Amino acid sequence: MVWFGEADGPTTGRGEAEMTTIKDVAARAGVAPSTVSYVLSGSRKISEDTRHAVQAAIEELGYHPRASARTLRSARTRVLALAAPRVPGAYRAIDGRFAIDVTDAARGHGYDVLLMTDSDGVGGLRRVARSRLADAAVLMAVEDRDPRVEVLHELGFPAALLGHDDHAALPWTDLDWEAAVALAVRETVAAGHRRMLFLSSAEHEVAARRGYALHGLDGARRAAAETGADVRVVPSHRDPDVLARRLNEALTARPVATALIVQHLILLPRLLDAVAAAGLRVPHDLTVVLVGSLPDELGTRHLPRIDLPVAEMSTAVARLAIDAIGSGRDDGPPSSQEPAGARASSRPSDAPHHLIQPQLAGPVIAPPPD
Amino acid sequence: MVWFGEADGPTTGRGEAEMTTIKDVAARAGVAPSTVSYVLSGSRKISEDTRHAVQAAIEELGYHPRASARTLRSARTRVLALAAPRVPGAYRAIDGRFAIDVTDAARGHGYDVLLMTDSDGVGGLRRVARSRLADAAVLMAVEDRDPRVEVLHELGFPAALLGHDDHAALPWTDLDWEAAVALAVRETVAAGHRRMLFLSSAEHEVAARRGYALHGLDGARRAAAETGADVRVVPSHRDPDVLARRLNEALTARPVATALIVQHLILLPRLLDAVAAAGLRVPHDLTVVLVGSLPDELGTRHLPRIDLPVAEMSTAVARLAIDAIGSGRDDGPPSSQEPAGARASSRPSDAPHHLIQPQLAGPVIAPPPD
DNA sequence: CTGTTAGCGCATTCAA
DNA sequence: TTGAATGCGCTAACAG
Repeated sequence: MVWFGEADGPTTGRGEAEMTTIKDVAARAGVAPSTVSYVLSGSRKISEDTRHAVQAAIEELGYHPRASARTLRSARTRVLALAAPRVPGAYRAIDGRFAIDVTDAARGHGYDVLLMTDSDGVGGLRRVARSRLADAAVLMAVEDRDPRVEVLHELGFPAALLGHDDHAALPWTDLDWEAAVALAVRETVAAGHRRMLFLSSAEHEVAARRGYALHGLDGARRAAAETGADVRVVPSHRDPDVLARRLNEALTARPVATALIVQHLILLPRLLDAVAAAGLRVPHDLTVVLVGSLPDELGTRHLPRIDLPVAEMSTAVARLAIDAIGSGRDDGPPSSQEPAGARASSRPSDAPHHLIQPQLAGPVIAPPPD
Repeated sequence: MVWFGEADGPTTGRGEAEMTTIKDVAARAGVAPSTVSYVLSGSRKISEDTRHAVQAAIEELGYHPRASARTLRSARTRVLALAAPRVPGAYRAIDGRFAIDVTDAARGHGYDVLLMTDSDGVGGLRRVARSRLADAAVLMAVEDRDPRVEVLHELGFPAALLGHDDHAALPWTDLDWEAAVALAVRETVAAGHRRMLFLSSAEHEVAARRGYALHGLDGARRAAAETGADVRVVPSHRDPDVLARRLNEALTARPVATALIVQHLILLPRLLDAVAAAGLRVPHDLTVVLVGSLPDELGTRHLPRIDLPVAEMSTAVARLAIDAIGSGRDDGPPSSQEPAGARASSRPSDAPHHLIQPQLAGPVIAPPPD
C-alpha cells in the first residue's frame, strides 16, 4: 500500500517493489476484479466506458498479470521446454542455433522457451514435466530408444522432435535427407560431373540406424541410378585419421572422381586438409558439395551446399509441440496451411510430421576440369 | 479422483492426467497437508514415522509439487532469463554456446533458464520481468546505453552481464582482454618473434568504446613496451574486403612481420584467405595467434590461441545474477570463494564482477622462419 | 452488461 | 510434534 507520494506510475524502487494486482486496478477503475480480468482476456463483452476506465487504471498503475497466478488457475504455462543434448565435451554448434531459432518460433505462438541441457540425463526433463514448468517439450538429437522419450511417454507429456529416426511415435520434423543427397548428386551431374564420391555419415551412425544416415545413403543410390553417374560411397568415421586415410584412398583411386559430396560435416576442416594434402585444389581440381550445413556458417560460405533448414525446422517443431499440448486448446486451426517448403511424407508414420524439402545454396557448382 | 483400478503409481494416461496434490499425499499418509509440506521443505522437525509415511505416500502417488503454486506462494520462480541478442540475419555461434553453458551453470544453483531472443527488442525482457517469469536476467552482448539495461533498471529487476563496457552499473563478468592480448604478444615474443601485427577489433567497435576493443589495444601497447617487440596495430573492419586490403598491405610491408595476433575473429576464414593470397603459409611463413576464440571450435584447432573462457564466464554470470536476486535469499555465503582463474579487478567499478585471466591453448607457437 | 464468490496448489501462521 | 486455517493473484462459474 502507498501512504505518501503519488499513487500513479510504476514503482521504480528496487527490491521493495509493491506488487500491484488485479484488485488494485479494479479499485482504481471502480469495477470488480473479474471485470479487469475480462478486459484483459477479451473473453466477455465489456462496455466502452468501463473498458477505457480499466485500461487507464492499468496504465497508471503499471499493472502486469502474474504468470504464476495465471498458470495456477489455468494449468497452462505458455512455456516450451527445449531439451538440448549435452554430450560432455562435445558441444555442437547446431544445438545453440536451434535453441535460438526455436525460441523465436515459439514466441510467434505466444510461448516462451525453457532451455534444458541433458547434463543430468533424463532428470531435468522429468523434473520440468512433473513440476509443470512447461506445457510441452521439444527434443533435439533423439537417439534410438532415447530414455527421454520413455519418460515423456510415461508422464503423458506432449512433445515434438527435431530430427527423426523412425522409432519414437512422436511428432517430428526433419530435412528430407534422401531428397537432399539426391538433389546434390543431380545438380553435380548437371554441372557436368560423371564420377563423384559421397562421404556418407559415420559408420557408427549407420550402425545405429540413424534416419539421416540411412536416408542419405538411399538418396545417393537413387540419384546414381537415375542419372547413371558413378557415385562411390565413402563411409565416414568419427576418428579424423581414419577419415583422412579413407578419403585419400578414394581421391587417388582411378578413374579419378571430380566431385565430393559430403554429408558428414563435423570434421569438415580435417576433410579439407586431407583434400589439400592430396594435392587437390577446391573447386579447380575437385568440386565439394555440402549436405546439411549450417546456414550462414563461416567457413562453408564458399562452397555449394544444401543447408540444414534450421528456420523451417524450428518453426515446424514449435508448431508440432504446441499442437500436441491439448486437443481443444489451440490458437487456431490445427495445421490448415503447411509451412512453405514442407509437405507430408509418403513414408509410413503414424505421428504428425513435417518433412522439409532441400534447397541448393551458395555458389554454383563448378564444372569438372578438362 | 480414482474410482477403479489401483490407486498407486503415477497416472500414465494422456491428457486426462489427474493431478495429484499435496492434499492427496496427506490423505494417503494420514496426516495434514501442512505436514507433507514440511517434510518436503525440511523447514520443521518431523518424526521419523510420519516422515516415512509421507515419503511412502509421495512415492506411491508419484507426487511432485507444482511450480506455479510454489511461485505464487513464495514469489520466487527459480528461473533465470537469458537475453540473447538477435541481430537479424547475424547469428553468432557464441550466443548459442553461452546459452548452453549458462543453463548448465544455473542448474548448479537450482535454477532453470528461460531463453529470450532480442527479436522484439526490449519487449520480451520487459514482459518476462513484469510477469515475474524469472527472478533475474542475464544479458549478453550489452551495448552502450543498451535499452535493456534501462528497462531492468526502471523495473528494479536483478541482472548480470556477460561482457563489460564500463557503462552499466550492473554485475558483470568478462575475459581480461588486456591481459589476454598482452599474453599473446609475450608468448609470441618468447617463441622468437620480434615483429608482429595485431589485428584489433573493428573500427566501429573501437568508436563505440567497447570494453574488449579498448582493453585489447591497451594490452598490445603494454606488451609491446614491456618486451620491446615491434607490434603494429592493424584496425579491422566489418567489411571483409576492407579487412583483406589492410591485411595485405600490412603483410607485405617492410620490414616483414613474422606473426599475426588476431582479436577480430568473426572474419577469420576471410582473413586466412587473405594470408594465403599473400603467398604466406601458416605457420611456416607466418604464425597466427587467436585471442578470444571459441573453445573446441572446428577450424581454429590447429592454431595457437587464447580461448574465450565460456565455461568460467557462464559460471560466474549465473552466480552474479543469482546473488543479485535478494539480499537475504542466498543459497550460501555470497561469494566466499572466487571461481578458479578469476579475481577482482583493480580497475574502478562499483558493481560486483569477475575478471577472468587468459590462458594459452592449442599448439605451441612456432618460431619465426630462418 | 457487471459484480460476487469459490477455488487452483502450496507454504505458513496460529492453535493445540 | 502436528493440524487447521488463511491467502498468494487470477479466472470462471454463478448470480444479478
